[in-house]
Amino acid sequence: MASIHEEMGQKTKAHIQHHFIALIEAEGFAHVSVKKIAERASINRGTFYLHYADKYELMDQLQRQLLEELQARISEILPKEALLALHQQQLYPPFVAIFQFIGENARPLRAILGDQGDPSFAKKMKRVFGEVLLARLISQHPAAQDEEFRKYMHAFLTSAILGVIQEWLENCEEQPAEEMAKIHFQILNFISQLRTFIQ
Amino acid sequence: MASIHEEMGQKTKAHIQHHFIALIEAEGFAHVSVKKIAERASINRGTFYLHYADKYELMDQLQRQLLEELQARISEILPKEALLALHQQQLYPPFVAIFQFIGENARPLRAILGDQGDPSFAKKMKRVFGEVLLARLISQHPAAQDEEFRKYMHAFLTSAILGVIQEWLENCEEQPAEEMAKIHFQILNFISQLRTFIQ
DNA sequence: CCTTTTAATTAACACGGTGTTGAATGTATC
DNA sequence: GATACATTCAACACCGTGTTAATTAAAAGG
Repeated sequence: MASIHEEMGQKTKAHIQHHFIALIEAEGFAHVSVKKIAERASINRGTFYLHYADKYELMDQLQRQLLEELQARISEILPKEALLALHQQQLYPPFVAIFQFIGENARPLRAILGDQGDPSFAKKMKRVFGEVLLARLISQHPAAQDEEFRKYMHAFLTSAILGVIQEWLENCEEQPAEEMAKIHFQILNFISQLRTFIQ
Repeated sequence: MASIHEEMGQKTKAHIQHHFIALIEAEGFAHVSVKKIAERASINRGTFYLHYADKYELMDQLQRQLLEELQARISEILPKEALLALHQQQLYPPFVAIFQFIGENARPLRAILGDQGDPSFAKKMKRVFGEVLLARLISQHPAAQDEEFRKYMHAFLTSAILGVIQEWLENCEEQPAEEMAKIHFQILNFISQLRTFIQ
């Protein structure tokens, strides 16, 4: 059977990924080299090339894993129930679950989304937010019929959500996921009161 | 006089910067090498090192120029007048001027803020937005007394603004700067009506 | 226990980019 | 023409890359 060998290979891959993340945290993705990864993971440099073509393919697989799991959790959200919870100022469990997932994967996410990470990943996360969540919400609003306007509205909200997550990731895990979900609700309430404040 | 020589040096530097931007657009910052820059700019590789320590220093100076000019234009904004204009649904000239500047420097900004750019630049731009503009606006609101909350509110809004700009930069200059400023106002109005829509 | 299969190691290779050097060449100023 | 500076050029040692071939290690099945 080949399954055992596959498991061995997977173990090595997980080992490589772990030290890869540590290296990005320490020096940034740009300055990570295959040589450094091999040294840090105590494997031969040749072994790395047995699993990945280069550091970019490694980064790609890492991102895929995170995005797939995130997408699965976002799919749990039902727009109507989410709006109801927001209106009633209650915490919506699938919403909290997303922050929990982000918290559990804080290290790799911080490394990839951070200052020395991969700029293309931010856009990929925005796309996940957008496709599953906002597209259904915004499109219902009468003012969002204008194609042009909706595009920028979309960019505004997805960027805002990601921005809050990035801020949370940087200040480490001082706040638990539930706290974070609450803050997100508060922000939405604050925003909707802005007009009242201005007048 | 050394001034002429300085001008010569500046001319070469501008020449290098120009082709550097073109290279980022074509291959992304990570894949840009000093050798490629020299070849593309038709200068000797040694000449590059006469002006910059490496490609990172070149990127740094480019970013500094853009951020300084942006900061100067943002400083022109008077919070009270801006809020008044927003309330009266009028275009606020200093606001339009910012979008004009961004439009004029679309190529370098797109290259640096884009998928293959420098992830740290996004944060630098958010800081410029935040320090000059939002800090004064948000801090006036009673709900923003909580330090923790204000931090995330800050992240939410600066990220949202930058997100709209990034979206604009990608879809090239189909929309003029004034159009863009209008759309931004529309978004703020839309946001403030969200609560009404939800209820 | 021995054979087969696959994973991992090792050393060597050519290649290409880096950053620095010293000497030479151009070029504008005084 | 002498001076000061920008630029060129060739050469240097260094380092990371991606690939190769030969070797060792480890687990699986007969």
